Amino acid sequence: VAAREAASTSGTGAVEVVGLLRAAGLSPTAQRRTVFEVLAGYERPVSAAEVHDVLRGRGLRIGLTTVYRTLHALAEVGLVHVFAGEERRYRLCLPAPHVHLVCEACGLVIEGSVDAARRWWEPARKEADFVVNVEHSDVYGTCGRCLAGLRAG
Amino acid sequence: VAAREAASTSGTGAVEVVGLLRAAGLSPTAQRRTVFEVLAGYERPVSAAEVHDVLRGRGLRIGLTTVYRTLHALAEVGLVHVFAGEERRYRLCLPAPHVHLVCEACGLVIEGSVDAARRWWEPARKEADFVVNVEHSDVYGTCGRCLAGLRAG
DNA sequence: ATATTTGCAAACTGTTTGCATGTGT
DNA sequence: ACACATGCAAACAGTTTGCAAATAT
Repeated sequence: VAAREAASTSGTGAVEVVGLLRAAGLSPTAQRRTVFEVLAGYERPVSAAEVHDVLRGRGLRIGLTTVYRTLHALAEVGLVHVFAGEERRYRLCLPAPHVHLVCEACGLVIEGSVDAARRWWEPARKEADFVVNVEHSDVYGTCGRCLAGLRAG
Repeated sequence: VAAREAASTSGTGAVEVVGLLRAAGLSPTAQRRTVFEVLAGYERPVSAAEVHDVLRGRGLRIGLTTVYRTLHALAEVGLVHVFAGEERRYRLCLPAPHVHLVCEACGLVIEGSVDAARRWWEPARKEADFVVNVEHSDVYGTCGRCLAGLRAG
């Protein structure tokens, strides 16, 4: 969320993005900054093609290859999380460890505390003799907002 | 597991495989039966290419296309579970709902009880206002056998 | 006989790589 | 100048589809 705020629409966002990229060992080129900013504009994971389309739509000249390379670089330093699926999707996240709760209805990703998740899965150790890797286990379900919507609508 | 037993090496396996395929609305051709039997021989999810290679290795004439089509058909009736990743992998499973616990060390998949899993994730409802879809949330970690091995070796 | 299943080749999708060009410092 | 970043085109891997030949009922 720190990363997301860094790119928020407020005027100072841009300079923080530059700082984050620098800290990640990446020179803050226009392409990298805008890829980052597009990600920051979404609550849900987006595909490389989506990022590319958005940027081309804005008139920026950027290759799909560069989008992929930037995404990889950001993932490597822990600034984005990669969601496996038919098509890979990417989303900014905290550099600190956390669980991902993914809403199947609206795509929203909640970053939950690792401690809480560890507690959830503690019983699995005895019940199934299995120790869960919290950071690798994305959890799918429905977020509160969508539940409310489903009940109402 | 019922499905796995049906294809076990005991002599009577074959007839049960035929029954399962029939029940699934698939005519039990040689290709389909052998795809099923290959799956039954693994504790871990295997890729379409792996299944294909094994069967070709046995001398059976079968196209990769047929492997894919059979895998899809079995998945559709709930006899196999598809694991997302760089490459998709397939594994026989119970037709009844369950959670999948996937060992990242050895690939073993444990089919856990939905009730237990629901209990694990009950706290998530209050803590994060999120209701988990147990069947869609594959859990990654380390199985007891591998934990023991890691401690020992 | 008729509908279904199969294999091959070709298409397709998402992703990665080689390399020459361009850019920043 | 120099290392690094970029774009394009081509390669690539996994998967899907069109279609004619083979098979099952």
